[in-house]
Amino acid sequence: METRIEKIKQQLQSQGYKLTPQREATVRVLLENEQDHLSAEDVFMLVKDKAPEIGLATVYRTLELLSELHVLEKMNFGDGVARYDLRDDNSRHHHHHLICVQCGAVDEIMEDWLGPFEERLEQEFYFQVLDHRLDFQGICYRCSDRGKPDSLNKSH
Amino acid sequence: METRIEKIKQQLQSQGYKLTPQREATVRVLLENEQDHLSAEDVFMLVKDKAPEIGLATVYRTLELLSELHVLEKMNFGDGVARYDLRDDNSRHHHHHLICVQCGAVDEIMEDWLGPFEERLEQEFYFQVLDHRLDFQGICYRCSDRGKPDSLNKSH
DNA sequence: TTCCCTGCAAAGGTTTTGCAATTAA
DNA sequence: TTAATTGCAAAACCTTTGCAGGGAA
Repeated sequence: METRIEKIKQQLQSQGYKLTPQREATVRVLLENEQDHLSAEDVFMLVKDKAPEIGLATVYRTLELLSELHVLEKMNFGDGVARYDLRDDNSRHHHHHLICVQCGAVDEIMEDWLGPFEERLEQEFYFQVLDHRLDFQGICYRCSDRGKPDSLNKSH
Repeated sequence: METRIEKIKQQLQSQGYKLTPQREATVRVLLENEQDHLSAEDVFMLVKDKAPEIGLATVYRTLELLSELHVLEKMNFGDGVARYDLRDDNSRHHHHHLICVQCGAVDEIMEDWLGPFEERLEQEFYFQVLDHRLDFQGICYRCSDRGKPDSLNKSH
């Protein structure tokens, strides 16, 4: 945790930005809720416990800045608000998502299934892939009363 | 074209809705720009030629209604506006998209690459797949000065 | 000092809603 | 007839921006 904050601090400083108390509080909220795909409003509510004086605009600016630094992934699941996801700094692409249409849960699959297709895209479609996004909508294990599958614990 | 409108008319009527002139004009615009992923504003501009008196709210309401009937797919590519895509009524899932980060073009891949993964999801992740979404971001053939690949003409 | 950063309030852009009038079935 | 539908304007939302004050190097 601390080392991850330290790393983010360095990323900020290397671009001339500062890790202010507000930014640090925001990052901590994101780290503590890493699985959750929080919206800006969600982050704002949570970060107010740590830094009650913070303004919503600051949260938006921080999330925007961290997205530009590729610390975060800004995402849109179609419910009208942007959501943010901490990025594994070693993985080139984002995770795949399992979105439950019943309870709204979003689980992540940490494997990358798309490598072979990206090769095909370059060769057959003349398309140079920089990133991808793969989401599945359906019914999650909670809503069909099955235990948590091992597969979802693999990488976290 | 006419038979597709007739079919949509029947879908509407079976749920107690009417195919008004405004709705028909909107559907025609969507059919004529099937490859284009139009925003509500785009549709509004185009539909005004056919029905100049139409209001933007009516376009929004029509798009929302058609999405509920699964005639359209409401989609969000992250630029702050919803975009709409006619749905093949015989295909269970949406298309895959190639989104160019340079010129903004969105091409479609008509094949479904994900069947084998969906089986894995049900078995290993206890996730019952209803739909999916696969988008690639990168540089399209136009922006890298290559001809249009045959692969993009396959199914249309 | 100097530049970055903040909170607040105002503005921006997209989408939804209330309402009285109109219209398709 | 009558329930659905429309256009307009206002409202609701999420997000961004302008600005004056504050703070770290």
